[in-house]
Amino acid sequence: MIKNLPPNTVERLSNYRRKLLSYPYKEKPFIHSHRLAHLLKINPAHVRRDLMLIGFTGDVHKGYDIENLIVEIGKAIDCQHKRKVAFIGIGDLGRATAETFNHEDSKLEIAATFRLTEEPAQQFPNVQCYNISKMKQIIRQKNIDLAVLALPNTDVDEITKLVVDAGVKGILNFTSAHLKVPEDVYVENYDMMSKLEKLSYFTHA
Amino acid sequence: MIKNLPPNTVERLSNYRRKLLSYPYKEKPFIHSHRLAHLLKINPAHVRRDLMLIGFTGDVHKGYDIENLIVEIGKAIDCQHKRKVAFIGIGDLGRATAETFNHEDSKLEIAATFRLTEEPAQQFPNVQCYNISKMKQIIRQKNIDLAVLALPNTDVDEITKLVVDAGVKGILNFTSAHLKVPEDVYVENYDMMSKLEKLSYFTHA
DNA sequence: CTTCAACTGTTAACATATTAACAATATATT
DNA sequence: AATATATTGTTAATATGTTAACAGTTGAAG
Repeated sequence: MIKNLPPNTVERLSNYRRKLLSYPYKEKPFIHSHRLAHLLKINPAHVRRDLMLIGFTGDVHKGYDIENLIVEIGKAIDCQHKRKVAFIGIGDLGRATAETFNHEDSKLEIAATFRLTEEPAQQFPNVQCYNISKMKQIIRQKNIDLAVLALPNTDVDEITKLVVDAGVKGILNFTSAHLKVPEDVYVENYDMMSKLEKLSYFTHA
Repeated sequence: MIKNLPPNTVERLSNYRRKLLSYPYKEKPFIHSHRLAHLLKINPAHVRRDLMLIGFTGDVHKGYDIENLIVEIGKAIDCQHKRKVAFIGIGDLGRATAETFNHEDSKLEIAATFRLTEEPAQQFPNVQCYNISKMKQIIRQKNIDLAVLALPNTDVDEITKLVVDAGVKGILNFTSAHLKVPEDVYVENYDMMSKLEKLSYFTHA
């Protein structure tokens, strides 16, 4: 793991890897910066700069060795051990993102899901769904590191507290609430409504 | 509508408004920058700077007049007319975000949803759900401006083309594909997987 | 064997975003 | 009436992010 990478670089590296994993690199083992950039709709300089930051070098003529690059991105951004993710308030968002979630391609693993409502249900293969009342206990037991919060905006504070107390250090927040967390908990907010209003602003006729 | 606001300012203004709308401003009609900042977990200077950019001024002692501020944010970031949004590939993400979507508080309006699968279904009150085959026609007919793309990653290119050809100018992209769109179409990407990997990186033990 | 072309690695320039700092102001307090 | 206090509006400083530019390199073409 390479320390002090800029946040946006980390995010792009993750994207490079995912894109490359679905690239036919068995037949075409090399890729140029401009080609990868084109696939991701970004600037070629960006690609080169990001790879420079993780010390990965390519061949002046052939470009970057894809299989190697995938490995090196892993060394740069993945933790050694698998990291466990909990989906909290699953049900809707969960299924929508289930295809996206790829165990093989990353060190992330869905370890549990939690339901607010009474009836527990199986939503991912091999992942158990618990009632929210068991959350704190299960998170501790399973050593879960990350949480995806996809709740209605009621009880967010209360649930956040439980999650943080149980030891979760990173939260992906799909609620429109602004979470109260200690300094050392990293929150990534996503509020669809403000993204839409931003879209509206920047596309006005 | 105030031109040339920075993207992040637009997004924050949207957040200020939403937060203020749920604030008891009938009883407490004024708010200080640090109070609003605290509610949103941001820096007070940010609030003041953003409001400066839209020319809104507060009272040195009382702070900002909330009801006024809500109106002025609207003048700064809303279009005059209602903007219509289509959800494409609804079903899962749709319900998860349905509570978030607030017609009253913004100029946005869900005008249609589209299903990839055969059976159409009613998911939002007063919003019809169409089969994807009718998409282009309906988007044109209803003058839809914005689209939320929440599909599995198959057929994304094809569907994007339909959406763009029909005249949509802004796309909120929840797929992990990188959309091929003309210059004048604004795309806002959200890829959960790379956000999670970013979380993982920044919270490593 | 020389020239050409294309790409990488890197730096420098530029753009955007965030935050600290503080003068100006206005109320409350003594 | 003078002082203290707290807040705004604004500027300046800093940090982060993006992109242009180009020297250096290496294979291919003539």
